[in-house]
Parts: sequence; structure tokens; C-alpha cells
Amino acid sequence: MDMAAALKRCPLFSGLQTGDLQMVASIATRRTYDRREMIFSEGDPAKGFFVLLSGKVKLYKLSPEGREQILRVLSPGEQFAEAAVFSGDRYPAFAEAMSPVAVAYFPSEGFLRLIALRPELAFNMIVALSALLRKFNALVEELSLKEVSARVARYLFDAARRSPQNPGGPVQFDLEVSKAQLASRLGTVSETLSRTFHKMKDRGILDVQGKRITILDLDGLGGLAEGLRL
Amino acid sequence: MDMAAALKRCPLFSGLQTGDLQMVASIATRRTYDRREMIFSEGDPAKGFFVLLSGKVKLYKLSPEGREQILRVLSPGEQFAEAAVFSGDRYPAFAEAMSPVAVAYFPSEGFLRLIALRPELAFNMIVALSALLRKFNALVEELSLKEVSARVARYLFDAARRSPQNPGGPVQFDLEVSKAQLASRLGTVSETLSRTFHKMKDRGILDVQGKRITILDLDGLGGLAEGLRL
DNA sequence: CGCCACATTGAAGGCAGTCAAAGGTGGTGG
DNA sequence: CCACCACCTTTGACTGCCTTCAATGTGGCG
Repeated sequence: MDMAAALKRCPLFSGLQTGDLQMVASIATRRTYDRREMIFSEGDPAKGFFVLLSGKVKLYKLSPEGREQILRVLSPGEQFAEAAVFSGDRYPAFAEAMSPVAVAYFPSEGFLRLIALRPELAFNMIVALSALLRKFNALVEELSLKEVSARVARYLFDAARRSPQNPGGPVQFDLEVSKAQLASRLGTVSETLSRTFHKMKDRGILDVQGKRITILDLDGLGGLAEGLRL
Repeated sequence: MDMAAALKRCPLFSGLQTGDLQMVASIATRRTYDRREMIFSEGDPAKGFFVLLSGKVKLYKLSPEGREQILRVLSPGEQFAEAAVFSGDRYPAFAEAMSPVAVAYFPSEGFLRLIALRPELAFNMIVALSALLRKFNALVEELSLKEVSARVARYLFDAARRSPQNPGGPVQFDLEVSKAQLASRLGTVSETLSRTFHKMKDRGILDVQGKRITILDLDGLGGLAEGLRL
């Protein structure tokens, strides 16, 4: 199995020797899921955590009325449900495959033994948890403090910064997820997101063609992200 | 200095021997703050983290318009800004003393050295971060998915569960913070909180006398917490 | 007694969620 | 190549919760 090779790319296992990686891999189980398939549901007993090997996974919460709030969208190499290993015994959210997915599953006990053997692993885990904590911090800020237009602007602003810069030309990139998913990620619904895009178009801030976003006025976008009214 | 004794109560240092605790204490600096004094502000360079020795501290974010969203209210023994040590170099929120406060300050480098020496410390840190992650998880859920009345109900429900049960009699407890602070913690404003309390009174769910809360209908409260309409 | 912080109440307005329906868009199979 | 279908997106109308602004109430404390 080439799981060890796949795990090598995961930040969680960086700095480990090949032999150690073999050991890590020997604990893990490979699992695959179809698009739409649930990996776990909120409240399920948590006996281990996951590293995403390929595909995309979304972690989300559901409101009593069924509205979905996406917590994270995961890319290969990222781990999820780590906290379940060390605190609490239930998964605190839903995890669903957004595409065909392969994961490595680590049972808690095995992983705890591993951590005891390899302090680097503990350290990597701390770093990963800290980074996650920061993300949640930012998410809380966005959800509670900003209006939808500011959240959208912030998201696009970040995406623009991450996107491969096209020197001279306007900043352009594609949305990585559907607009409905993006709306959920931003704590709103697709209708409102659609209207927000429309208003931004009217203001000459950007252009939207399907998934393709063109930023025309980065400063204006930045202003919105900082809380200016649309 | 009896800092070692104070630190012994902190979950972060549980399981450490007295000698180790001395070592931990030798790294830390004791600092005190008056009520209202800032311990750090969002964006300040982060060179270490804190353990609260006495008093109460609030961590919060500010919106562009100045509205405050409380992330956590800390009690003695809890640590804060841990994530700053391992990820990022700026504090991601404001920390303000809500009363006269004493903290132990741990510079990052010293603490990192300590962790390398004492794997238990790393493990404790992982546990602490995981627990924190769960709290944030819950906070995100509350902010994005629930109406104010549900958030209030949830808060009271939890508080009722934590409060010393008075067998036979109705559940009764005092709010730990001002209603304005509670409103902030719940992502709303004091006016809305006041109206919500009033409506709950009308429904015979509880009684409010200043800070004293009396739960009259725990099931009703639970229903609201689950999303039922007020 | 009067101040100050906190709390309550009323009125008004806006942002955004819901419902409903029409308009794309891409993929599949005939 | 085209027709069909499922899914996503957009648009409109409406409703409602919550924030804002403003004024009044209340309790503790010097």
C-alpha cells in the first residue's frame, strides 16, 4: 500500500522518518466514499479521526430547520475530527463527501500510542489544532460581526490574494465550490448571495460569469470587507 | 513565590511533578491588571501566552461599528492565547480584565523548550486545544444557526445544569456577568436580550429578578434551545 | 440625595431568510 | 446532434427578527 507516501504530504506527519511513516500507515485504514456519502454524522460515537487522501469533504452543522452551515471544506492532506480523539466522544458535526473520496482512518487508541512514542507527532498536532483554532476564530468573527456583503467581500478578497496573480490585468479566479455551498460557508443562503453579487456588479466592484469572478475594484472590495455598506 | 502552587490547579499542568512545576513556574512572569485594563489587543505581536491566576478575563472581537462579540469569559486556572504560541504571530482578539486580575505569562520560546522536555505537557496542551475547539464549534453553531431566543435558552439550560441543584425546588442561579455582557456573549445586544427574557417570563418558562434566574419550566426551556419558536 | 451604570420599554426601519417560479447549465441517452 | 432531466442559479414579493435610536426606569454607592 502506498498510504505511507500519501501521508507524507500531510502536515501532521511532516518531519517523520520513512520508518515512522510506515508505522503510522500501519495503524491507519483506508476507506472510500462516493459523492454525497456521509463519513460521519453529528452525534456519532467518535473512535478515531481522518486524514483526507483524495477528493473534497465538507464539515457542516444543521439548524433545527435544516439550514446548513459549512465549517470547513477540506482538501487532500488535511485531517479532520482530530479533536474527537482527545476531547469528547461524539463527532460534533456532519462530514460528507463532496466528490469520490479516499481517507485514512486512525483509531484513537492506536494514534495515542503513536503520539507517546513520537513527540514530534504531538507537536505537529498542536500546531494543526492551533491553526484550526485561528480559523474558527475568524469564522466566529465573520458570522457574528459582519453583514453578508462584508463576509462575501472578505471571502473574495482572500480568494483574490491566493489566486495566481495576473500581472497588469484584473484579478480573476474561479469559485472552488458551487454558489449554494459558498453561501452556506458564509452563513447565508444562495438567494442572498446571488443578490449580493448583483449589487457588487452594479457598483462596478466585480464581474461574475458562472464560477468565474473578475475583481474590477480591489480597493472597493477591501472597503466592503472592512465593514463599509454596500 | 507560590506561583507553582497556583499553576498546579491548572489542567494544563496536571500530572506534573512538583519539581517540574517549579521549572514551569521559573519560566513564567506574574503580571497584574486592574479592572478594564487591556491585557492585549487584537493585532498585537504575540510572544507568549497566559494562565489566569485570579479574577475574570474576557476575550472578544470588535465589529467595524464597535459591537463586541465575546469569545470566552475565563475563570482562574484557564489559559488563553495558547494558539498564538504555535500559529501566527498576532493575537487574534482583545483580552480585557473584567476585575482585578493576576496572570502568569509564558514567553513562547521558554514554553517550547519546556514542551520538548516534558511530553505530558504537549499532551495536556493537545487536550486543552481540543476542548477549546469544541467550544468554538458550538459557538459557531449557535451564532449561525439559531435565533436569539434559542441561544438564550441554550445558555440558561447549560447554566442550570451546571448550577448546584436544589433538590425538589425549582432550579435557580445567578448570572455570572451583566446582561449586557451576556448579550454580547450570545451575539446580540442588551435590548434584545431584555425582550427575550420578558417573553420567556410571559410564557411561564422562567423568572428574572436582577441577576437571579429561576427556571420554572425546564422542558420548555429545552424545547426553545432545540429551536422551537418563542 | 443625586449620580452613574445598568436595564427596560417603545417605535421605526432594514437586512436577510423564506416561498415560489422562472431561467440557465451540464450531462446523459436516444 | 438533439432532447430531456436534474441541479443550480436568479429574480420577485413578502415577512419577520433583530438592531438602532431614544427615553424612561432602577438600584447601588458615595
